[in-house]
Amino acid sequence: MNKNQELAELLFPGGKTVEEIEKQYPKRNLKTGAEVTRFAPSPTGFMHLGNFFQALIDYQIAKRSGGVFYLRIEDTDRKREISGASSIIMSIMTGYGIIPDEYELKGGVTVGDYGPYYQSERNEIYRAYAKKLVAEGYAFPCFCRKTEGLEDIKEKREKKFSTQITNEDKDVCRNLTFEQIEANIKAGKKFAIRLKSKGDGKRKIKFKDYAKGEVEILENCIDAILLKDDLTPTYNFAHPIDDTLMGTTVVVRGEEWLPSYPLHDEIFNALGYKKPKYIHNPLIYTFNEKGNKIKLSKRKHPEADMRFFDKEGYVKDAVIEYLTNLANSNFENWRKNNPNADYFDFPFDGFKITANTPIFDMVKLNDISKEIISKMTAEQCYEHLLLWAKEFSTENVNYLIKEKDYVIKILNIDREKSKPRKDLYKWSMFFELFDYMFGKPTSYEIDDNEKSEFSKVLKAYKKYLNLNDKDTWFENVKKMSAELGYATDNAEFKKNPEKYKGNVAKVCEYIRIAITGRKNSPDLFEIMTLLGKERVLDILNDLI
RNA sequence: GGUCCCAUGGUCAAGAGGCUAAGACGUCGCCCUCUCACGGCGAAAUCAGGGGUUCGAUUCCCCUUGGGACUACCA
Repeated sequence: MNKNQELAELLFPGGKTVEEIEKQYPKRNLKTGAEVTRFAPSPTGFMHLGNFFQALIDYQIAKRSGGVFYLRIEDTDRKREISGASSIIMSIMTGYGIIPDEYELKGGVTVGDYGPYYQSERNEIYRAYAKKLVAEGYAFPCFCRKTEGLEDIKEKREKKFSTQITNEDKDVCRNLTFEQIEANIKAGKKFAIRLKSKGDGKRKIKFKDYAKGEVEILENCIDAILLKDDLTPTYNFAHPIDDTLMGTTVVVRGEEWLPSYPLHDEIFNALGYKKPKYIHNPLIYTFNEKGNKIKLSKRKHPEADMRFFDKEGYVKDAVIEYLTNLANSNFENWRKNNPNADYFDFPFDGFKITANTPIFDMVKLNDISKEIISKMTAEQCYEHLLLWAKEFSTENVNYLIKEKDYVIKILNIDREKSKPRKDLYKWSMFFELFDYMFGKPTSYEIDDNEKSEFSKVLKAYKKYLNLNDKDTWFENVKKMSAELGYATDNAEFKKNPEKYKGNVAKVCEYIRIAITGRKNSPDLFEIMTLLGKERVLDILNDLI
């Protein structure tokens, strides 16, 4: 036994060897071209839109290549963990149909042979690897005071920046003698394990990133922490080990990881493992008050949390289609040519992710959502609406159930035809969008100087009100318009506008405002028919 | 401070040395129309700046500028 092996045994007495562990993780049996991807979130209490974006990319790559997509929970930082977070993650994924082939439910089932799928349950593995690296002189124990917390980091950085120290500083503990280490251990001192970097901070390494292309970057020369002083791994150490053991072939991660690639590269090399392919996907941004791009954050931007879309009642397809288009912008062309196809049939190309950092565009999302909802039947809309209300608008559930027929009729206005109306894009807007179907308008979009004409028209309309069928209804409106001095022929009105007060459109506008409060609403006749003559008359009487 | 990433209209973007520089959302206009819509047609709007390389650069290289990330015993 040489000195390093002796040290390894001192630090990590007994335990499994790396060889024993490797035997538990046989190579996956994959057909050629099949990729293994993973979604590896930290359970910090919510699912970020950007994380979900990654999960979608992971899923598509695995599915389209006939490979495997698995879920691994990266819960190595117990300080940040929030209980129940992993079930939030899982339920959101299943809700969107992004279902992993392998996963583990805390205290429940495990699906897949490459677990545990919680990093906190894999400590024995990381320690075996740390022991191996120590034995090979590629890692060492560090007894220094640890940097912890933002203040601490700030202080440390300021010192570092001002002294202009570059990458060449090595950790002081790397030169401790065996005897010094032994004494520290005997004194009961806690230690962390650091990588004994062989880099000089000057050489450059190249690698191919599938989103960014060829990247040339300075090699690592930092004695990075591998195991914290509680002997749990850092992300940097867990990543090469887990992704190797679990057979990941493509790592999709946020581009914030790009700068730490050299570290991972060195650890992979030290371990003697082959690196997977990498896709460093762009983060999703938004604008701040100053017009600068900033990361979508859960504190400032509710849409950063995937639960937002559920709460608002967005259809899941819209969210997926929007995100898919962000990843592969040819999606919308495909959608145009395949209007009714399942979006998972789109020939998604995970290796053609844009390198640009996109701005989250709610307006675009809304548009996609409108399109999707406009294709649903009224009955389908009702089911969605009810489901949404049951979870996020419980006070309306009873009404929706009791008045099912009426609600469906409302939903059916200008729907179920070849060119349906498109203004509903999330279920939470239903009651507001159709507020006039549930009570008299509380305000009217009418200018003060038009008010007298407004009530004049309504007075006349009361007499002409006829809801037997659409044609006679409109004939009456026309008759009345003519009597009041409005044009009933569009072309004629355009020719001689000065001869009229306006055209029949103006009259309709007044009626519309009276009934709905707005200048913009679906088909008037349908609305009034649903409301019934009694209610319409009641509304009119109020305004005359 | 250092390292790295990104740069085509307001937004998402196609284009990969030679094009009148696609398309989508949004905006505006017109048409259709019995109203509101839907739809159709059209318009405005982009290659950040400067150097190279080249017969020719949005495209390749360099610099500048701008934006972003990382620089923790967080991921």
